[in-house]
Amino acid sequence: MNAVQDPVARVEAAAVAAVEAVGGDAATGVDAALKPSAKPEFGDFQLNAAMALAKKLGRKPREVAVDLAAALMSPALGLKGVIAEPEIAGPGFLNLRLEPDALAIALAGMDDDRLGIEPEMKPHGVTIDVCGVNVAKQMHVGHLRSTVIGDTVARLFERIGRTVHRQNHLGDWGLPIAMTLHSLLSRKVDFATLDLDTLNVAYRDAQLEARGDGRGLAAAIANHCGPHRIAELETQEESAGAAQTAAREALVRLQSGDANMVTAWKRLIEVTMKEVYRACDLLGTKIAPESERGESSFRDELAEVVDTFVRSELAVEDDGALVVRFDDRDRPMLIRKRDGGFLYATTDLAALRYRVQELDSDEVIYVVDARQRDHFRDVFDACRKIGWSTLPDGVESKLVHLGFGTVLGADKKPLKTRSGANFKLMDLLQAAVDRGTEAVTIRAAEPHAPTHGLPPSELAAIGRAVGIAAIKYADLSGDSARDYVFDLDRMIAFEGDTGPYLQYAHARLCSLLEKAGDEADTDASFRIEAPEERRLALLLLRYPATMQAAAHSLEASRLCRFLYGVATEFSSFYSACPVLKTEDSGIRNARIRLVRLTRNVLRDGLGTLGIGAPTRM
RNA sequence: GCGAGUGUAGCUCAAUUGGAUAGAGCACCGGUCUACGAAACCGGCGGUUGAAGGUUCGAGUCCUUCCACUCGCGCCA
Repeated sequence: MNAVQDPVARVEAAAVAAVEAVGGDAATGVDAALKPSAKPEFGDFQLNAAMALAKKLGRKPREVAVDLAAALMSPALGLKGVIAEPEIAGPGFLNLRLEPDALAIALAGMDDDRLGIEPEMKPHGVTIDVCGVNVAKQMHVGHLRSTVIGDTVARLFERIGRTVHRQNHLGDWGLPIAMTLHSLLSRKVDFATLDLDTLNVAYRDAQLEARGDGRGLAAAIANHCGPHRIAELETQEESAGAAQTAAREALVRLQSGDANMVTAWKRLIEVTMKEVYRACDLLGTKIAPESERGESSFRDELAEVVDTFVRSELAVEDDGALVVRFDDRDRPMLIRKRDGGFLYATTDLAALRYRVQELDSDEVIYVVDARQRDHFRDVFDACRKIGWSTLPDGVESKLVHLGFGTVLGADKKPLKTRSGANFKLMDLLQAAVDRGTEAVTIRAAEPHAPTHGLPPSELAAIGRAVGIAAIKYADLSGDSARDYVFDLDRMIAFEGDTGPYLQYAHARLCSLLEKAGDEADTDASFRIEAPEERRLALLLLRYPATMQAAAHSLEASRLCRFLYGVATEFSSFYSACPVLKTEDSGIRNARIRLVRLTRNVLRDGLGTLGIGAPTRM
């Protein structure tokens, strides 16, 4: 978009100039930005600077507003013909309205391949931690969030021209994995026919076996339980100890490269990831084997990481363990256990250094459960203290934990794998696809439906897109930080503020354009006359700014809200303004052009969210 | 105990980061198709923004004190 020609940019620049002219020195720090009007009757944009300026100048807000309006329309700024005479309202709001021609020019300005979004030229990339799966564990609904939100944030950055590295930090190392391996090997399970469900059971059993319930024992004694109960708990403690010893031995064999162990371990990863990629493919996320960089890939760096902290005197011994302390809080971060073993935080430090330095990122984003807030705060602060967050050219990498809320059960308690009532991610996706296919098939049976007569395979593909759209949009459209109660019916609803609603608007747009065919004049000028056209047009103009804001704030929900608005305004336009049935060919062609731009924005926006946009449904 | 997060319509969420009469969807009640696609549109019902103070032209948003719920807090990942 050319800043000289673009009418909105000209008004924005003029607003800044006018505020300076009226305020002089007092203008510094006063927000001269144009805001979209709260209501259509207030105009297109509002300038709220008069109130803030009046306070600093010690004048009446309405008087300042009058001066501001005069300054804005002074011949030097050349806004005559771009906006109508400003109206002053309330305490001193300046309501601005674009002239129809200016609006048409602004629309034409964004009607290009990039839809007005200029690529950001930055020398470094962005790394996004996504997915968060653990080897030998089934993906459950909690993984939906990290996978879908992470992938969409990645798409947002890609859309504004950034290089993005998706990183899947698999939990593929450590005691739990060794325990599972030991459990499988000792039961002589056939690794060739292994599936994830069997693996998951083995993982859970190994965990249960090894969990010593010391607290249970203490409580039993404190509560004067009978000797039988205490003996039972003591036995449990002992066998848990035995299981842990066995697991430790298994881990040692794995670490030392024991061929059988390594083969079995690789098979474990293979079986797990096959399922993970099935889910990722169905979800349409760009998460592939090249994103895989599990905890195990950093295992040889851990000793050196700890060493570096010790040498820099950032890590000190405490009760046998090595800890990093922070000035502003009591809680230290453990990076090495008393027995010499490393911890979660140690691996994360190694991974973070890799992501900033090797992947060359000026921003590293962790899309991980919000409950790990404190952990990431520690890791990030430690990373900054030791200087790993600074790039060779001196740029400080931004480290962000995009913590998403917990998925709760009907009892408002977090869904736990062990609760049994937990929903496997694949079951959820399948339910959505089934419902989508059912809805599409029913509609296709009606003779008038554009999908009537399509082969079942095509209807199934559309149904899949609809069902997945519902799931993804439901997860993306809210504030990601908030917990939500899992509700299958709500997640796969197709009406109202949902993914399929957006798809439906898109399909109607496509249908109009297909029917318009060759008769449409692609170079027709925009003509914005009806109120419905005006509302749609003004909203479309905000697409580039919305995209930038969504990417920079890591809020996919902003893009969702915007696209929902576009779909809604289009639907109103569609029922109020005939397009193909309009006699006047000038108006018809202008409307077709508006339809095309709307279709392009919706298609591009849905693509950025990672939601499919079928041309018929 | 310490730290963090969240409280908005019956339910699920907004509110352009301090702006105009707090808006949408679902649900409920009405009205629109022999069709530029009714997965839609138009209208109605629904609010002491957890509570009380404070800051100012102006507060859901900022400050203080409470209340409720959730999460985290040294050798798991």
